[in-house]
Amino acid sequence: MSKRKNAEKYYRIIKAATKIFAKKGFYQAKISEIAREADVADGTIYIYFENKDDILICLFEEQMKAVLDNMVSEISQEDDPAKKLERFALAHLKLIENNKSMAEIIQVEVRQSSKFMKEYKNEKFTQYLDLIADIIRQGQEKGVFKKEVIPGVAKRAFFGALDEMSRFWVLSSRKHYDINTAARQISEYFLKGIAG
Amino acid sequence: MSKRKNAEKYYRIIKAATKIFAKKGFYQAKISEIAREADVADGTIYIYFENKDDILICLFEEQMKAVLDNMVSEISQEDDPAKKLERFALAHLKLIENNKSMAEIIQVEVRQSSKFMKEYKNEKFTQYLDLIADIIRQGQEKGVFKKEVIPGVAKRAFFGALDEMSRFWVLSSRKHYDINTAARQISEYFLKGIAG
DNA sequence: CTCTAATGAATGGCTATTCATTCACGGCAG
DNA sequence: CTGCCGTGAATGAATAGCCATTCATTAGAG
Repeated sequence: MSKRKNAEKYYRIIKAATKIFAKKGFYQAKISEIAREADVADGTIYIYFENKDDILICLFEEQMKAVLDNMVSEISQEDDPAKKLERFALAHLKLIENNKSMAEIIQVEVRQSSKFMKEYKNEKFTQYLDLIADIIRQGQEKGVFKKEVIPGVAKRAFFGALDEMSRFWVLSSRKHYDINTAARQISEYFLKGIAG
Repeated sequence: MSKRKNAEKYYRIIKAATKIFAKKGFYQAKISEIAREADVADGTIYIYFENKDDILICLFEEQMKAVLDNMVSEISQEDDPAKKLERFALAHLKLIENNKSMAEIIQVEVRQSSKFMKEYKNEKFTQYLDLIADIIRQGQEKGVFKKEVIPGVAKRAFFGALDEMSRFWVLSSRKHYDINTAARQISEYFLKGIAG
């Protein structure tokens, strides 16, 4: 409802919050700072959001919607499950690279216990992980992936590998490995293994 | 210095803080709660620790020291690099299982931006990751792992896979997969790949 | 007695949130 | 055309509650 007021301002606040949360962390970020960054009054924020937590939740939902759509369209461009995984890896890392602030928030803040990931059931994130599980199941049906692989475990292993790589990028200022190299390495390990 | 006062009390506070931080999260946890849990007065905590942040740092350092030692001894019991990795995976997941509270703090709190992982250079964690890199290098020297694998990327991929699996366990109450199965699956993917 | 550890009530600083007030705009009557 | 309202958005100073940290005081060991 309140969101209807002025969409431009709503997004301006989201954008400002993304920046401040990423820089200071959720609890260190002051509403007044976000307000200043968004160039609105402190009170204005409460016209668009219920409270500080709500800003974080909206911000996350808003971004995940875009991320999810983007990834769906990315992987639909490949037919081969192995290729799909490789593309997932590359797209994921690129996304992180192009949205450092957002990535930092997801990496660090949204994993904050109580409010997020625990009482707040994170459906969008689950859906994102399930894109991987689906690819794996397809591969198994086509007979190109081992049947003993458990999609529920493998999806986490694959995502975790990518995620740890991005944490490294996000938290350390300089980037040590080329994004294409990293994506190829990771999907290669996952598909063929490091032994041989 | 202050730690010399009464080691038993020091550890009692660490233990209490571990429990409270895990339950409420760092910022939500009150000193008075930790004090109550440790059965000391609020002020007593400031005899043993500089401030709230210091509790978290000490707690982390203290635990990582133990974790690191334990893992070193675990992997030294195998000779084959592939077996070492498998043992790493199992030991890591077991550790998480046996120290849910600690795991939760590492998972969620220690990744908090500013104070931790950024200005506080986390040496112990780096060393932990480097155990994996060393195993991989050994394997490459022995000719059992592919030479094109980049240890710096692979260590993160492997750790990330395990870590995501534990996040799942830590954050969801019920555990879906057996720990041995998960450890075997993950090291299997990493060594042989899912394709085939 | 002395000296140190322990206590916990009081302090002080901080900031999320509120709300009385201002402002801007568009419709409407005269 | 003009001036007057009514409405709801925006403002930001003031509030209110929280909680880390301090420190004057007490307790206890030797």
